[in-house]
Amino acid sequence: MSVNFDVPRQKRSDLVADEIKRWIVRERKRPGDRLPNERELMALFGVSKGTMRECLKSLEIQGIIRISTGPRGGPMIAEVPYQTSAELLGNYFYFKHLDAARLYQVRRLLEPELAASAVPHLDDAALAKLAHSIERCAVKPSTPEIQREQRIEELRFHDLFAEASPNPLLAFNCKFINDLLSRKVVFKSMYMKRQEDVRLQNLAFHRDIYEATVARDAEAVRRLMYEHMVECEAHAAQLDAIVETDFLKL
Amino acid sequence: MSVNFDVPRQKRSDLVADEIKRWIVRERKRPGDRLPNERELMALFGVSKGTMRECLKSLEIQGIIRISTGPRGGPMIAEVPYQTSAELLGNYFYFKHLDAARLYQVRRLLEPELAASAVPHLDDAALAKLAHSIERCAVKPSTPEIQREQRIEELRFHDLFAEASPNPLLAFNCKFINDLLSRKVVFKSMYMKRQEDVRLQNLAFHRDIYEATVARDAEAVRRLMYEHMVECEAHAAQLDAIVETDFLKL
DNA sequence: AGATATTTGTTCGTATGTATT
DNA sequence: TAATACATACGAACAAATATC
Repeated sequence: MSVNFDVPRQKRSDLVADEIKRWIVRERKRPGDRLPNERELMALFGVSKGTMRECLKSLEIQGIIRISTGPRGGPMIAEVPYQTSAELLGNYFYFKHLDAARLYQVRRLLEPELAASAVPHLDDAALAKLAHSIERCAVKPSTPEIQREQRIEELRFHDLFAEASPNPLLAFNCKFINDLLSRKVVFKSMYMKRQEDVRLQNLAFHRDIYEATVARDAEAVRRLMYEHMVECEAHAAQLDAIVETDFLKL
Repeated sequence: MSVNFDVPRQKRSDLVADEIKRWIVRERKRPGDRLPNERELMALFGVSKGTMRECLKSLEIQGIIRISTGPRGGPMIAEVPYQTSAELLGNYFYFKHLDAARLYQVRRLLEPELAASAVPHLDDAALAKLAHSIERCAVKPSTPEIQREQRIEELRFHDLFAEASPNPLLAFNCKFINDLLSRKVVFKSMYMKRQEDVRLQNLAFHRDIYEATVARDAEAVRRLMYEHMVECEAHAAQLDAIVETDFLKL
């Protein structure tokens, strides 16, 4: 467990961080396993405190470790949280033009597959959450604030399928798109009146999708979700022109 | 441009990093614009050198800034490179089970759309690269090493469509899947003989797709790419069972 | 090509904050 | 409460890299 510093083309802290990553892979470390503490790591890699701190900072930002203070503290292997990865990926799109039309170009392809694949895996608790989500969107909103919350709740309905999906790549992509859309919705609701007919249309689709899910009819869910996406895409264009993209983390 | 340290629930370096991100958004900073140098930032935020270095390290890992030494050096706003985001997202999937079947579940949905949407945007240079890629896969491989290179080149063929796509989200997803697949291919080629008929089948599809692209027939490209994916998916199962997922960066 | 100024990169020593026992 | 084991933060000095003259 030592690093060759003879040709330090990269920074020391980066070399050490890569070495620790390889160590995690090699030793088959799992989330919850602990790394040696700062002082021991300094000795192991022969670097100073400042360098090791930069190195640990790097791993922490990547979400690979979490650091806590106090006895039994120190760096610990972590499973990268969805939120962390979503924020990091959000940075990539900051300088790109990602309008609602392009989001929906991907979303309408993935959501039907996601929903269909999740159908066999939604347990009673998840079904109850779906029903609850529908309920919250079933009442006519009395304030703009409630309107906004309902719109977020509609996206949350879709997230529930993602969380039940057996395919982590499919799930991540759909949740990420929902995150981007939800930020657009938040901004939009500050400027535009929500059309009541859009709410009712979404509500009807969500109810149909829920019924087909309870019946475990995956193909019906796929078809309904596809129709739902086509309708959403139609009035998604209004989402843009107002909002700028922004860093996810705020 | 100052931070409230009274209730330091987060670490100072994280607070300062978030503040700098907000500053970048607020001031509409673009890639290439420069941040104040280390010394000035220390003074601006009233933190020590070590803390500011951790903060800059964080932004550098996220890909938001690049730092260089020497006169006219210092931290500079950067457009997050694809490679950086792909590595960071790769970390997310390290502890998840992402087999070839699940990769293809997404890939077969996205690649036809990607290719069709890229057709109008492929210029002569890109078409030449497509032709060149096909050529390199057209000869019977004489060594396992060449076999491996051909397989990577096949994935490169698809990347060329991604690079021409007007949809950055679609493009990122497809390239990322190709990256994950290419690592599986590398490992696989160490253990299994490549079937010659798979090479010939891929070659035939790539030629047809190329012809349809030259003819600017987006719908034909979409259909051919879909058939291509269905065939690939059929013999993709062999890819797994051997390779473990790994951190992307190595 | 070489010297120099500028800027980051690294180290050490020390002090403080925080959570566990 | 006190002792302990950690991370967190500061400051000064020195090393290394690089653009410019």
